[in-house]
Amino acid sequence: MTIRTRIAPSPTGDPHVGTAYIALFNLVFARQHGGQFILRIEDTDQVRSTRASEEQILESLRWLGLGWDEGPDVGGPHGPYRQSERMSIYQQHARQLIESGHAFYCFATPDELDEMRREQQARGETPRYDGRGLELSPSEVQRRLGAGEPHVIRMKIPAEGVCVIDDMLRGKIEIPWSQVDMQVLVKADGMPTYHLANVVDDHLMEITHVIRGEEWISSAPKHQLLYRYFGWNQPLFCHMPLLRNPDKSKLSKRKNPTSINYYRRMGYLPEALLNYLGRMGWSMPDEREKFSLAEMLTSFDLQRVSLGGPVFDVDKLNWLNGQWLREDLSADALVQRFRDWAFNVDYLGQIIPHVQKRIHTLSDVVPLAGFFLAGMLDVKAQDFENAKLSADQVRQILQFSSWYLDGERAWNIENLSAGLTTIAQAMDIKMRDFMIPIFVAIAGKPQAPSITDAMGILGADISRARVRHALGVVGGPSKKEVKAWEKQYRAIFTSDSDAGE
RNA sequence: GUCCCUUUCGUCUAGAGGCCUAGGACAUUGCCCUUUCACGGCAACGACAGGGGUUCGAAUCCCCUAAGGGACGCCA
Repeated sequence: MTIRTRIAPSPTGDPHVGTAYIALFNLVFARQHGGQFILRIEDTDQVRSTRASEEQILESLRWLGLGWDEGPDVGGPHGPYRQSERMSIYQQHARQLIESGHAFYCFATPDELDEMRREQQARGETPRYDGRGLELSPSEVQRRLGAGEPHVIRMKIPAEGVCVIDDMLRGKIEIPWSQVDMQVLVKADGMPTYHLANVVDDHLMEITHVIRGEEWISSAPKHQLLYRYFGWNQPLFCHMPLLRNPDKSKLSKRKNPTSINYYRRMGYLPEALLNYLGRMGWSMPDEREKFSLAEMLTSFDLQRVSLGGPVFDVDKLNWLNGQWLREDLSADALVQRFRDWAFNVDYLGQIIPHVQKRIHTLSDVVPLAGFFLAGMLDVKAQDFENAKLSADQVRQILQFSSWYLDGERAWNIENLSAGLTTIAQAMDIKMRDFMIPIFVAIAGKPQAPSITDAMGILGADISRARVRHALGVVGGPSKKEVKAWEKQYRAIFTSDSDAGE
C-alpha cells in the first residue's frame, strides 16, 4: 500500500503557520515511506473563501519548500483538487446516504436553531440538534422539497453507546455518541460541509493517513461513522498537538503573528522557520536543534511526537534563524538573500517614489525610509507623547486602529484611509492629530511619507504587528477598559459594514 | 456546563521501570575572548502538577484530584 497524506487548507485568510506545521508532518511522513503528499483546497465556505487567499497559501508553502505531488496547480489523477469543483461528487454521495437511511432532510432555519440552542443553554443542557427533522413524515418531506423550501442534509447519529477512535499517537479515544451532534452534511446553498467533503475526498483520493490538528478529535466520530455508512475503509488518524500562544491558548492572530507572510517579511529564512516548526512537538533522535527538511526526512519517526501543546517561542526562532544565517550562508550567499528579501527592484521600486521629493542626497534615503526595511521598531512611550493628544487618546487610537487593521481583509490604501478616517471621526479627533500615533507606530517617528501608502507597501502583517507593538509600549486597555472600548469600537463600525470584524 | 486531549526547568524538549544526583537547547545571570557591540567559549540558575496504588525499584505503568487546552456552527 502506498502511503498518501494530505494538507487541506481552507482559503479563508492569511497563510497560517499552523497550516505549514501540519503540512510539514504530513509531507515528511509520506515521503519517508516513499508515499505521496497532496494538497487539496477546502473552499466549501462560499462566503469566506477567496482565490487570493488560496494563491497566498500555495505560495507560502512553496516558499517554505513544502512541495506536493498532487494539487490544484499541478494536477494529478484524483482531481479536481478544489472542493468547489467537486460539487456533483458530494451531491451524489449525500443522496446515497439519504437513500440508505443514514441521512435526512432538515428544514429548520438558522434562526430557529439559534433559538433552540439558547433554550437548551438556559436549561443548562449541552447545545445540540434535537432531531426535529427526523419527525417529519416522508410525504411531508417530499412536499416541502417539492415546494422548494430551503433545507440542509444532516447525518444520523447512534442514540447511545460510545465511539472508539484509534489515534496513532493517543491510542483509543472513547467518545459517547450522546456527545455527537447530527451534523449538517450539505448546507442550504448546496455546498457540502467540511465533514462530508473531507471524508469523501480522502477516500476518493486514497488518503491512508490523516494527520491533522488536535482540534479535530471531537469531530472524528462523525468522520469515522461516515466511512462506515459508505462502507469504506477508513484512514488512520493522527492528531497533532496544537501550536500555542505564550499564554498556552491555541495560536491565534489576536495574540501572535500567525501569518507565514509575517515571518517572511520579518526576514526569517524558510529553512529556519521550517526547522523551528519541526521542533514543535518533535525532536531528532540525537536531540540536535538544527536540521534541514532532508535531515528530518531521513530521521523521522512519528512516535517521537510529544503531545503537550508547544508554545511558539519567537526568541528561540530568532536564535535558530541566526544559526542558519551564520552557519549555512557564505557572505556572498547572504548578500544574495538580502537582495532577494527587500533590496530588489520590486520592493525598492515601491518605496523610492515616496522619498524622492524629500531627499537631497542618496544618503538621505536610509534615514528616511529605513523603517521599510526594519522589523519591529524600537519605539518608547515618550515617542508617542504630543501636545495634541492625551495619553489615553493615544492608547485608544492605537487600540481601535489595531482592531480595525486586524479585521481589514482587503488591504489597500483606499480602504485603510477610509477605515482610519471613520475611527478618527467617531472619536472626534482631527485626522492630522489622529495620525500622529499611527505614524510613530509604523514609521518610528511622527513625520514620514504617507502612512497609508507605507502600510500598503509594508503589507498587512508587519503593519499590524507594529501597531500592536506600539500599543504594548503605551499600554493597552486594562481588563475593565477592554469591555467599554470594544463596545465603542463596535459602535463605530456598525453603520459602516466594510471594515472591522 | 458537557465531552475529549494534555501535564518534565519561564519556553522547546531528552527520558519506553533500575543507566536520573533527571540530560540538551532558548531565555536569564556571571566570567573569558574582544577597541565597542555582536558572534563564540565556559559556568550558574532552573523542572518530573498533587495524592494514592502496582513493583525489590517509578519521571516512566494504573487510579483519583488539580491545572491548562480543545470541541460543542448551514466555519474549517
